[in-house]
Amino acid sequence: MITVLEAPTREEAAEAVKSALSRRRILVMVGNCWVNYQGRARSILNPGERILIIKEDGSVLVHRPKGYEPVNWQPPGCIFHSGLEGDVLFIKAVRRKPREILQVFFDKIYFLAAMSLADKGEFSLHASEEEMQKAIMNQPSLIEDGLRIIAYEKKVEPGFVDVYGVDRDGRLVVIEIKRRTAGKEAVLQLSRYVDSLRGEHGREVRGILVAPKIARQAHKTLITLGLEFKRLDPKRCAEVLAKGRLGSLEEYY
Amino acid sequence: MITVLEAPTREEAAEAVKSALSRRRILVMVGNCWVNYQGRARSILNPGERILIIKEDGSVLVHRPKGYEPVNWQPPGCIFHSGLEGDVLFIKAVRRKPREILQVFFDKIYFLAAMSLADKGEFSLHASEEEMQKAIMNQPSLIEDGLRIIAYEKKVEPGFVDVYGVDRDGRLVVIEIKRRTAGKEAVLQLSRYVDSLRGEHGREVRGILVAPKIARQAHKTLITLGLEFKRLDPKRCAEVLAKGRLGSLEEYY
DNA sequence: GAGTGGATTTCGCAT
DNA sequence: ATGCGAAGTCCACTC
Repeated sequence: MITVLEAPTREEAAEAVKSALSRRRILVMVGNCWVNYQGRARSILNPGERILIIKEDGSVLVHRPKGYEPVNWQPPGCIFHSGLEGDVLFIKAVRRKPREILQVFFDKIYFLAAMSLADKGEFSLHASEEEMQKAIMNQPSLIEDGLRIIAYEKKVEPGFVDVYGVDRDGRLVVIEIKRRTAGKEAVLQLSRYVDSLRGEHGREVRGILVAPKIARQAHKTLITLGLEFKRLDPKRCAEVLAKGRLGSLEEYY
Repeated sequence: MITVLEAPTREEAAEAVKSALSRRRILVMVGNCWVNYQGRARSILNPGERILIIKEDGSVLVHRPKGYEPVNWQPPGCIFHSGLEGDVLFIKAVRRKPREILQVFFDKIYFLAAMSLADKGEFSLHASEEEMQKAIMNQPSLIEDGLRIIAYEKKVEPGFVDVYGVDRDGRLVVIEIKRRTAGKEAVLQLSRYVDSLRGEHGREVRGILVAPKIARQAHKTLITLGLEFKRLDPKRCAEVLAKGRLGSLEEYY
């Protein structure tokens, strides 16, 4: 299932690379290389020891010995060319739309592995903004008592409002949700929505920013603009959802 | 320099992992695993065959056979615990601030490599937004004839203006630069800057959005708000800079 | 340390 | 296909 070559010659490596790419196997390679990229931007990476990964879907990663992010990459869907050019093994990954070219050149290959991996395991992620929205729909009292939800993702002029409702006194309420510290941007976005709805309805509209935290300066702006902030943790929302019998937004209607 | 184990036993693998982590070597591992993450959010990844990479700086990547992005990860600076728990090899990566825990469990290890890589190669990236700004400073006629640049990144109320100048008729000009298709967000940002400066100076202010392209709806908003759009490619800017003798913004003043 | 904006962002969803 | 906003975004830089 896995073919491993330790310290292969360039010829052996070239052969293994060609074979792996044509059979759409995953390729992991370690060696001394340099990299050129040209597309939306351009970059040059001078020689050094790195890890190259090419996946079966045609995505490419070049990883340096440090850092979470690849130094160079190519998203899925690349077409590959490879071979020997003198003493150098080159791999060229071409992407259409946008047109981008990544070229990797190896002069030393310490190690090469080609493999097919079977991965059907489900992945589930919790505590996203969508989950916060669901929780509020499910239990509007998370924001305040007497709040009734009218719509979610309502279209208003500048874009979409996360949640839209009426408070106990019959005033319109616009809710903007952020799953982490809300900044200036979120405040201004909410402000736009509120302004737009005020113009549209001509009656009082409250804007509530819902987030686990708000930046100090953003809070000042918020107050100036006559908006409100309601603290709410994604974790708390996850708990509400876990206890509620309502699983999805779709079921709500 | 590289230690490779093909199809090691769990005991051998556990030993190699412990050794690699303690000696801060890079670890590349392929096998059947499942993953839990808990921190800013929570996630569960059910069993499947994946590639695990742990770098010398304590960053972690779990890659599925497809996709450019890791399914789970941990940024640099993690502290590790590993060992055998029954028939399972576990690796636990803990990050402080924010507190996050990633746990990977292997029941089959197909392959394991531990290594130290030397990488001093310089990385250079071209055609960023900053380069577009430089090009405009260098050659304001890229925007329009008669434009004089007064300042860049001038502080105005909502934030920073990219470039700030005076046109041939003496009107203030605010320029917002985007290196790719400008969206609604860029238009609104520019609008805020223009409004702010109008209030401050009380005289006519032009707002120009500079980008290779503008979204259709964003363009409508732009027109409504009385702003302007000027098409400009990052590539074109790169050419201008290549020909110009001006290397950096600092030299401009 | 918090706040702000960019990214070769990528990704997914809705138009 | 295009547009738009979220992301466990990460990262770098400023205040």
